[in-house]
Amino acid sequence: MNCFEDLKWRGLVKDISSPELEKKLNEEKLTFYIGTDPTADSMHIGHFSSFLIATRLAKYGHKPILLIGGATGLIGDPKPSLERQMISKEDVLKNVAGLTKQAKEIFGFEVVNNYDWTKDLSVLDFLRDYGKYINVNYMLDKDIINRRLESGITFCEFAYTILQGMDFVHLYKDKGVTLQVAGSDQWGNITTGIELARKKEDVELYGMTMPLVLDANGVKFGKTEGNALWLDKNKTSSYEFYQYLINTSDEVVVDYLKKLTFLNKEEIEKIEKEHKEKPELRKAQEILAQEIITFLHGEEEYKKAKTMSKALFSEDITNLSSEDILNNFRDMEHVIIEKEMPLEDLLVTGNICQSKRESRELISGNAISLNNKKITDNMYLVTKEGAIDKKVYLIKKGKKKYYLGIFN
RNA sequence: GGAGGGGUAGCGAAGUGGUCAAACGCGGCAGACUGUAAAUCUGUUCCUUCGGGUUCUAUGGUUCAAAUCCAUAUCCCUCCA
Repeated sequence: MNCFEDLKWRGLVKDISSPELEKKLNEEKLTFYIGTDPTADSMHIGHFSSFLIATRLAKYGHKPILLIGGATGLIGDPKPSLERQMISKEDVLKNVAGLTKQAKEIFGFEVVNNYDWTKDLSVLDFLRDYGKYINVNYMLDKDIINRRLESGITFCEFAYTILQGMDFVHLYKDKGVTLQVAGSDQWGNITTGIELARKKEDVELYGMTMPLVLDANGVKFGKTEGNALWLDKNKTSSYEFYQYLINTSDEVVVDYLKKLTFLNKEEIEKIEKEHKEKPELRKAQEILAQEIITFLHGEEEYKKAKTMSKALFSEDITNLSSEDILNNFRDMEHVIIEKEMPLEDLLVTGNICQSKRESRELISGNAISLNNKKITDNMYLVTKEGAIDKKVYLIKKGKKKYYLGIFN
């Protein structure tokens, strides 16, 4: 299987700017870039799913450059319905540093920052050197802008696409970049760059987008319980990652294996077959978790996450000593219990619940267990005596969320 | 600059003086079922010392009573210049 066929088979090709790209990907070694704006100080799993294509292309001999948008992040690309809240310059700087470090660690590619070539550009030069090449009518036709005409869009965000187009042209001149890859929502910005390059440099650049990775309900991959899954393992533990992945629904797990792992066609088809026969074993989900966590955090972390999950979900934890628990579940969110108190208060102090009302709702609704025992009395006193080795409580909220309560 | 229309909970959206802590939908959380799945069904979704307290862009005002009426500010949309 050649490069393009491989990408196609995995469902990673949505749009390509020209049919020639297929041949180029198969026969030439291209330098390409993929970018992200620094909206947070760590990448999340959405970045992972799209940046992985860079690693994939690199395996076929193409040269990846990761762009962190220190300049474009100051503007913000138009979201579907709302104007973005601007991020302060200090935050952008901080985020750029975080992402750059992470991108190098996880993906190991060259990282560039578009602030470097944008910061000294004057408004007049911007308008003359770039603005003159792009027709407003052309911009209005772009979906990313068009869908905002109803709700309103400021000039700031309107101009974003040109900034991104400038990056493409700059990287072409500076680094010989001829291809930009991105998620499908970036199509409009990619084509602006291609247009600029054609007009300004008289050269044909290429763009390719991949579909957003969605779950069975059409929700973006990685959206869970309101918290993002961060790639920084200090922000999201390997255990949390494992839990997210092991719960992948049957309908999409094979698709995820294709898109998010480096397993080849034969391997995936074999897993698919087994998975269809015995979905309840969740073998495919297990492999997915293994592949992704190993790639991101390393094998040690994967094993830890797996051991921890196994202990929590398929073994009787009441046999464990407090030491075992503290060792195995070190990454788990925990509450330091300063003094004995009713359960409803503990849940609030530990940030397990937002309010006492919620705390009571959960307790009386059978949703809270202490050391695997359901507690339904709001005023149940959490005492030292009741703790494992007079030290630790394993607090379970709902079916899957665990917290440690540790006596001081 | 002018004319008009708007700003309601995480989001969308009803409500146009008291029966409003605010319908409904989505989302979130939880329960049942299960495979730590999906689908489905059920409950719940401002805070509370359970007396009550604080909400409908903001600040003042009218009224026994305001999300609802008035004034000013502010932000957004549409059209005109």
